[in-house]
Amino acid sequence: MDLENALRRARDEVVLKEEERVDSSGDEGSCREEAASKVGSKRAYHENNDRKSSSPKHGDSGEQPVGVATKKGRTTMEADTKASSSSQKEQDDQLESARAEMGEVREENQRLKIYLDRIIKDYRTLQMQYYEQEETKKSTDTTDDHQGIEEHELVSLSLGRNSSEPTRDGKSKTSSQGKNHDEQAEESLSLGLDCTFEASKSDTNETVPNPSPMNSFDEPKEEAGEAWPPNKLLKTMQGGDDEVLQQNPAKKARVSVRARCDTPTMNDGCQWRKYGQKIAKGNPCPRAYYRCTVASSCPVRKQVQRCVEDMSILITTYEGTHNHPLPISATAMASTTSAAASMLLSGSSSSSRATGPSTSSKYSSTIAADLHGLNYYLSDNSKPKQFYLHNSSLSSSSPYTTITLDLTSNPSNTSSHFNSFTTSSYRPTIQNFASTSLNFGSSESSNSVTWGNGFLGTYGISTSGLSYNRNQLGTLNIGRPAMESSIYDQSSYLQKNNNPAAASSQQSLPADTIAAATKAITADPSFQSALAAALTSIIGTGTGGANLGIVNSFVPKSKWGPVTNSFSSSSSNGNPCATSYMNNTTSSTNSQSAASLMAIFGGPPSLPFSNPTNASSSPVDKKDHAN
DNA sequence: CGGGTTTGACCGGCGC
DNA sequence: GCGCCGGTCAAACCCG
Repeated sequence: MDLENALRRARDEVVLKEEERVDSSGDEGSCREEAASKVGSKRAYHENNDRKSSSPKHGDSGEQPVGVATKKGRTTMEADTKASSSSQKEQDDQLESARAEMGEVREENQRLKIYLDRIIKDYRTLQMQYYEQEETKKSTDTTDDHQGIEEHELVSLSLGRNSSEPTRDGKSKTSSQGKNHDEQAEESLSLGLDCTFEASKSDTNETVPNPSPMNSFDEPKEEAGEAWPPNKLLKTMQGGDDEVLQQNPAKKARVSVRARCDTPTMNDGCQWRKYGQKIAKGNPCPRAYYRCTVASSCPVRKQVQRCVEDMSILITTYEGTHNHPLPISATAMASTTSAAASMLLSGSSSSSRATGPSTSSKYSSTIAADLHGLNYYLSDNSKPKQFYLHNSSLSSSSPYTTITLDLTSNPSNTSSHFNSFTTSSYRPTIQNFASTSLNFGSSESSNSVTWGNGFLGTYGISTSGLSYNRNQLGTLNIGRPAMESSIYDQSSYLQKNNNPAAASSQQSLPADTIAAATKAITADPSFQSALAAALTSIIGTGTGGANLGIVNSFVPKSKWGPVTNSFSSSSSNGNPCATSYMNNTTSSTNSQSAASLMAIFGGPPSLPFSNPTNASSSPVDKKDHAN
């Protein structure tokens, strides 16, 4: 229910902001009443406000003007005592103007209230839909070995928050603190990467049956095992389960994330166990193989490798679909990749293969994402903006369809598209700073809106000519304070990346934008997924430590760090891709990028797992000390 | 001692 | 068929 809390806070802020404006326009007495009722219900405020506007002299009759009384207030008082005709008119004019102003403010407030209520309503609707789908799934699903964990996994899809406490008292914020792991699991989400990839992808069948990311929530189990692991592995992993394996492993989706990261891996919130490491051809940096260990049978793998061209760039490739609930902290990445992958599928089904020299894979479509958010571009024919896997982590004969989310801002490989965005027609949005804003925008949209402190990056999906164009979205930037890493009080990263842009003022949301976004979100499940990820990042953590407890509550009480260290061994072996190397070379030069990245993907100074306990025991720290 | 990591061996696919 | 290569396994090792 953090979304509701956040929205409520936003609404309250709007209300308070309006109060301030009204305050400045005079009417001291009513202002006092408002101040008294500020903490109370919003309705009380509006009653006061209505009273003010309907009888602006109400406060004058009973209240003496204080020294700081405004000009209007004084003139009103004077109007009551002295009555020269000229001053009377002037006062009347002022009164009228004051009334008009208050009326406008009131209207604006009502509008904002309506918008926020609408958002909340939509959120609840989505939540209900998710519940229903979960119920349906549970009724049809066969039992799996994570039943215990998933027993209470019903959680808001949209925002990755436990919806068991929909009250407005905000208790849910801290209710999860100190819970044990099972209880934490109740607040988990089940998100996947692949959506319907396996089912939809085949060499012979190009039709992609509606790659809805919701499927990643709906059918995590069935598809998951088919996604990636070879049959052999699956047999061992699933034991006696004679589940029919997918015969056609042809085209599977991979989501490759390029991100600046000075730590061995990005913290995506999941638990990973390293099961192998290889020196891949063409890259001196070892490629590490990780397996998701949140659930023993989870088929999700990830590969982590440094970019050969820029050691500060970490390339993480995800494959498979989680068949278990995910910690909230992991939903951001999971849903992001899910959305990206589903876009990939949409694109690959409707457009040609990659048009550029992306990976050498003949199947590769390249989707790039901008740093400071996730600006996905599908490498559509008409939009040659794309970013490439510089490190060919994929075999030339790879049957994988790969999406590349390029979260780097390295001009050498991204043509500084972050900056290009600020000036291009893609999004004329103010993007002074990297943050984890959400930007769902069509390429031609110009009605971007900033909701935040102005230090916005983008977390968006540019739908250049592909599947999302149909949504005709406006651009919605939902910003948040950029400095999540400020809570990593035990992380050296903090000092390196401490960012002053942490104020969390919130501004109003224009109606059309919200309406458009809401419409799009409800219309397209992929957006729901991506939005869930973004909002989880934004709202779930945007208020600084307010929600930290929830996030931290998801940290398993095991010794699991956010992610395991894959390059430490390389470090000890003198590999130039070692962690120590990265620390020395990148942390200071990419602080902003890294900060925003970490904010999005929860890098090792990552929010979700940065509680002191984990920080001190995390493998990263361990390795850092070792180094 | 349990769990995670390391690392050489192994396997399978692919190209020549 | 052979070699290359990516991916995985699993015993040894490490660490708290």
